[in-house]
Amino acid sequence: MRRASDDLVAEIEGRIASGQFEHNKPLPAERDLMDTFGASRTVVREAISTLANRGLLESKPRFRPVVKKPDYGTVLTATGNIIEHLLGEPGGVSDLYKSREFIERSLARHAALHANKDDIADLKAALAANYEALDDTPRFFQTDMDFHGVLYEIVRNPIFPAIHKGYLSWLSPSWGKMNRSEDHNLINYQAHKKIYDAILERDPTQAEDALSEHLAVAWEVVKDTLENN
Amino acid sequence: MRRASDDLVAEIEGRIASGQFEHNKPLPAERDLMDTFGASRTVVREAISTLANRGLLESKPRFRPVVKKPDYGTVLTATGNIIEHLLGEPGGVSDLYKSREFIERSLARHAALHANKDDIADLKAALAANYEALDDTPRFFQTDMDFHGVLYEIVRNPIFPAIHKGYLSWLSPSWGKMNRSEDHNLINYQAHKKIYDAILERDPTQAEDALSEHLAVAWEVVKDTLENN
DNA sequence: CCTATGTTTTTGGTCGGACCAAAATACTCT
DNA sequence: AGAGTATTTTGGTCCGACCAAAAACATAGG
Repeated sequence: MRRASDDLVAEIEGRIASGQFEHNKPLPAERDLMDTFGASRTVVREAISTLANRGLLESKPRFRPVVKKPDYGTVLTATGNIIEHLLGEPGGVSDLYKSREFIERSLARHAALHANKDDIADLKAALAANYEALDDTPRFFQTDMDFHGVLYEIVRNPIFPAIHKGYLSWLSPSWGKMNRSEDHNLINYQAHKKIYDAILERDPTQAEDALSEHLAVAWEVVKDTLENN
Repeated sequence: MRRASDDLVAEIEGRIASGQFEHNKPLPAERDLMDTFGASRTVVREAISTLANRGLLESKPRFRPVVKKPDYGTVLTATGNIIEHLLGEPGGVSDLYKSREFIERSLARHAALHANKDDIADLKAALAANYEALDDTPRFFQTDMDFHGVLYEIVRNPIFPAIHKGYLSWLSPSWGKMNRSEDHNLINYQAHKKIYDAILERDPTQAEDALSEHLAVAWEVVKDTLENN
């Protein structure tokens, strides 16, 4: 058996996909939708709620829901809530962190093998920005993330940057509690440089190991912070 | 500003996390929840709908919603709808498939380096089941997936088996349209054997390459199928 | 005592109408 | 034309009602 709102959901999904409801434009008013689709307000609201949870609509209370054509980023934000639950479980943060380590190791290896001139230039720029921010911890944090982000770009698959954003948003709450200092910045910068050098020298194993160690060291710090909180 | 249902959602989330609403047990009736939380049915239903979309409740029409404590599998099913949208876009299936190839390559390498006796035994068993099913295409398909599944187990991180399930559920619609025959089964079996042998010989590069080629070959078949449909 | 069948109650899905406060719009007056 | 005000529209919430399916109960038959 199907719910009446399911039909409406499909209908609206279709109109979003076909562009009849345009990206970033507000959805028609609920009472108009009732009229258009011959449905009761209950059903209309239910459909809107479902679509909002799916990430196809962005609905702030009291405002017209805004149409959002989904991308890989949408997937991540839609899963955010569940992930947060899982992070609360024992080992949750660890599992997620370890998965990140696994992926980034592979990305580093891939970069060492396949990065082209532009990729190298991007890495170099990210590293330089990193260096510039050594004495400005908040900015260093940003450039740190950016450096890692370049690795996710190099595979040229839109899924990976989305994964990176996911890791950042999910892990940064734990991350944020971490002690940070200019000493740490320097350690991290040096680790980044090591990764960069390995990629430059086209040494996949070295790149992998450098990244692995980099994240492992950072993990020790995060772990201590987690246990003391 | 916050909606009334948001409070209820948080309240119920809490009771699920604390076990007050037990895993796999039905939620109390809507009218009881109204009573318990002093909310109108509208708000209660909205909260239920939200939680269902989040994956914390499993709600079939006309049946009491069943409480589901989230795991990594929940994340995948919750994202299913959005992913389907993205697969409809040009390059969607390709991007997803390529990401799978990337991950599995890395898993194969990891297995070659770190698989223990039990892992090897599991792989061997999966390969044998594979062989047994050579002349039974549907069953071969199953054992094929299982063989790949073992690779996702070896990293000993619950996130990876969930990812595997995700790939299967998202890609199998395209996959299902693919031509299948005992000839293909044999090719795939031989590819699996090559991967297994490489892992057995602790040759990460060989394992990686074997897996990469295996999926690349399969991709050609899938791609042709997609283009002709 | 247990199973099978029929009856009553409960429950989820849907509808329509109503009210409020905030947002959007129309309309002043300067 | 711009600023400030009145009006309409709109999303959020509540209520009560009805239906059909599910669940619970009761009853008859073995």
